[in-house]
Amino acid sequence: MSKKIEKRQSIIQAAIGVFGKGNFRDSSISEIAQRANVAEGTIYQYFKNKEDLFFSIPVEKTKEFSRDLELHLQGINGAFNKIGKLTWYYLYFFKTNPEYARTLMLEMRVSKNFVKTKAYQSFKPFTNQVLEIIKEGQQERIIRDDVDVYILRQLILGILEHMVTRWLLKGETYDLLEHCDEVNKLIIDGMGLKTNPKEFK
Amino acid sequence: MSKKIEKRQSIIQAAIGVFGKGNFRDSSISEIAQRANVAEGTIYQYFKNKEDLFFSIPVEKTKEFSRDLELHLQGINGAFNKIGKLTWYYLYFFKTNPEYARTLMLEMRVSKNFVKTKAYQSFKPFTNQVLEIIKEGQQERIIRDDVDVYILRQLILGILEHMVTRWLLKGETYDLLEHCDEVNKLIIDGMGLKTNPKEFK
Amino acid sequence: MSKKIEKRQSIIQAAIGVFGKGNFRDSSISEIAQRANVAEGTIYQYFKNKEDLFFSIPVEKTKEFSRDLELHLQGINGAFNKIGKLTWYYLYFFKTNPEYARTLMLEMRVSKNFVKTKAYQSFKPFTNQVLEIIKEGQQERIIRDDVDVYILRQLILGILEHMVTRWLLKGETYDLLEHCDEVNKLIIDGMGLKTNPKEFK
Amino acid sequence: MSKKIEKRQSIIQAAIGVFGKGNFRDSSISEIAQRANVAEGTIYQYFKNKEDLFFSIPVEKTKEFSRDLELHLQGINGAFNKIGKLTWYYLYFFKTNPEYARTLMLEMRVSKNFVKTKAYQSFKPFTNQVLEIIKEGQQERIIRDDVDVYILRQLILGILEHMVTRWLLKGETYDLLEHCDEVNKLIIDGMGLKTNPKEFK
DNA sequence: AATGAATGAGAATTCATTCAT
DNA sequence: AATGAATGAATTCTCATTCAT
Repeated sequence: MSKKIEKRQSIIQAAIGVFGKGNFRDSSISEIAQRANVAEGTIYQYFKNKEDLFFSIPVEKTKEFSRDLELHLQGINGAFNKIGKLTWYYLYFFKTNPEYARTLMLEMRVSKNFVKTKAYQSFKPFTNQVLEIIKEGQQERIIRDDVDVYILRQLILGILEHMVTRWLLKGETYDLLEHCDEVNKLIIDGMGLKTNPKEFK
Repeated sequence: MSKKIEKRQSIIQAAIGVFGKGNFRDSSISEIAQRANVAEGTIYQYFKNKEDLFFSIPVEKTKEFSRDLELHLQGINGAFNKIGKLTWYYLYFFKTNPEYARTLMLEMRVSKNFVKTKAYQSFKPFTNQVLEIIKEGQQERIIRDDVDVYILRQLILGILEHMVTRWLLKGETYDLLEHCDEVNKLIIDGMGLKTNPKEFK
Repeated sequence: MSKKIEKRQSIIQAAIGVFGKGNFRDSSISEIAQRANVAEGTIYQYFKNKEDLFFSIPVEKTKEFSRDLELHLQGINGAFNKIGKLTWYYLYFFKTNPEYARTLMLEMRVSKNFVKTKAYQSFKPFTNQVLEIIKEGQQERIIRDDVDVYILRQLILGILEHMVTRWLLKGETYDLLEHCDEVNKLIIDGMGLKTNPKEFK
Repeated sequence: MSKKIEKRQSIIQAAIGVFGKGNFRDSSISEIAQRANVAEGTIYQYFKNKEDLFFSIPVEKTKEFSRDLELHLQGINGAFNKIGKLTWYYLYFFKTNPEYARTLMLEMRVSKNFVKTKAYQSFKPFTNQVLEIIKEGQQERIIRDDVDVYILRQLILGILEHMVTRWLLKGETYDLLEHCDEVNKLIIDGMGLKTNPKEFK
């Protein structure tokens, strides 16, 4: 039972390491198998094929992400406080999972038809959660409601994604959390009442 | 003589088309050869290997970009006017070269050790030009000089890059030039005197 | 006890279905296991290996064939009557066991060294029975005795085999029993006294 | 030019040898390459894939068959004489090409959807030729015209196919040409005027 | 200079069989 | 006795690169 789950995890873990080094095509099943200390064939007992393994990574990691995010949000009240925590945790998560960050941001997100994959689908719960927080803020009357909530969500997620991608492209040479506070202020400024934020697209 | 240059060009052109469709590994020399109407072997007379051909693309395209940018900047005075033109031309160029845009932004820029390639080097003249315009603006006393010029340059280039990448990831479904003016204003706001721009990194 | 025999039977049955669909190599143990509702490993408790399972099929089916043939021959007197019944039953059996027919005629019989397998051996009792009937006919003085009995047996079995194979190759698109009577006549003509049959080989 | 044709031939030749030993699945490209003294990759320059190579065999061999049959029929007059020669040549051809015989008769002909392959199509010219000879015989008034010509053709080809298959299944232990004359007589008897041949199906 | 045939290393995937539970 | 997870050998096919013509 749990043996299977453990092995599955170790394959995913190995896959993150290998896919994180290069791109999909240059990453080999044989290397993943070696790292996971299993035979190549074993991988095919857990995943339909290489692509399935690839897109299973975010599915797994997002579970982990959501589980821990939940804990971090415990006891926090107020939409802005929640957004602040969420921003921090988002950056913290990718800072501490740089290989996964590379795989997700530089390879997967960029790949054709990404939106049709199960990986993309697995983000849904998280993005919904963000939506809920925004709506909560609107009810609290601290978040503007003259702008579509989906646009507001895009604002947050777009900035966070951008920060991680930038960090990766710069070779992870600085601390991803360095500008966390400023970014946070930027986001809150943009979403707050009365302000006239420069909308982006 | 010019025959050689022509043939080289047609190989590059074919390569842009092929690399623009998929990623480096999935693009084949044989398809490039077919498109360029040359034999596979011929490609190796003009380029050391597949990678060399790949990274030669920006070298060539950047020449074209710079040449035409030069023309567009002719007769324009004032740093802000120049930046406005530059912004427009940047977006215009990638709008009219979408395959190259994909290759450059989604594959090349994202690839490990990109900064060590000759492709990266080939951008230097252009980025220097941007630097010059900024300095010119500082001498005109319309661009703030309390912020490092390199940071200011990064501001411009970062936004432009981001816009093109976003457009590509959304499947080129809208007009890249749509928000040109707004972006421009955003940039000029950010660089102008007195303002207290939210510094990014 | 009988549980074991039952399980063995269900594996054989599943194997007939699977081998009947494709050829030996393309048929997988895993599919057989699934169909038989047992684990893959279980198959290896009943059969040495895939090949053993394959060649066990005729051994089993021939038992069934012989058992029922026996019943059908009960109370029938005269070699020609017996041959008539036998012809009918042979065709009837394969008509009602088309998957087995395909496996036996198109795969097994055609495979190298088939004559050395236990499958081939399992036919012996049946072919002996045919021989007995022919001898009986000779004693009855209705079957020619100027031709070797083995040749006569080959005449019968060759024609029957040919009919089944032809039927299979034509995609089982007609009724295998359609020409039963004519074939019977043909056989009896060929074996009868005085005639001067075109010997075949 | 002719180098390519030669190499293609040698691959086909090697393939006949290898496929003739076992079945499609058990025959490996690597063994074929070894026998043909080429690299594995080379085979894929001449044939789309393993299946294509497999079904290319009859296409090639049938050319050879037809070419030589033509020569053998030169100067022979009369439908019966032609049929006699054809019968002999058919058996002679497979006697001298036993590996091809095995591949064609025991593997290919028996494979699902064989009739849809290019291999099957390649027989057309030959079977048409047989048809022509039969019609010629009808005009000569020596071949019965109360039976469909297609049935008559099937009679001939069915018997010949059967003889070769039988010979192969018996392990090529006797001379395939041994009974050539008798078979011939059988065929001619069956097709001749006035007789009332036992029609088969 | 141009060609394109030949190469062969490399990768994904399948599956019969084993063996610890 | 039954299981089914793990194995790893084997196989097809691709493609960048070379080199003789």
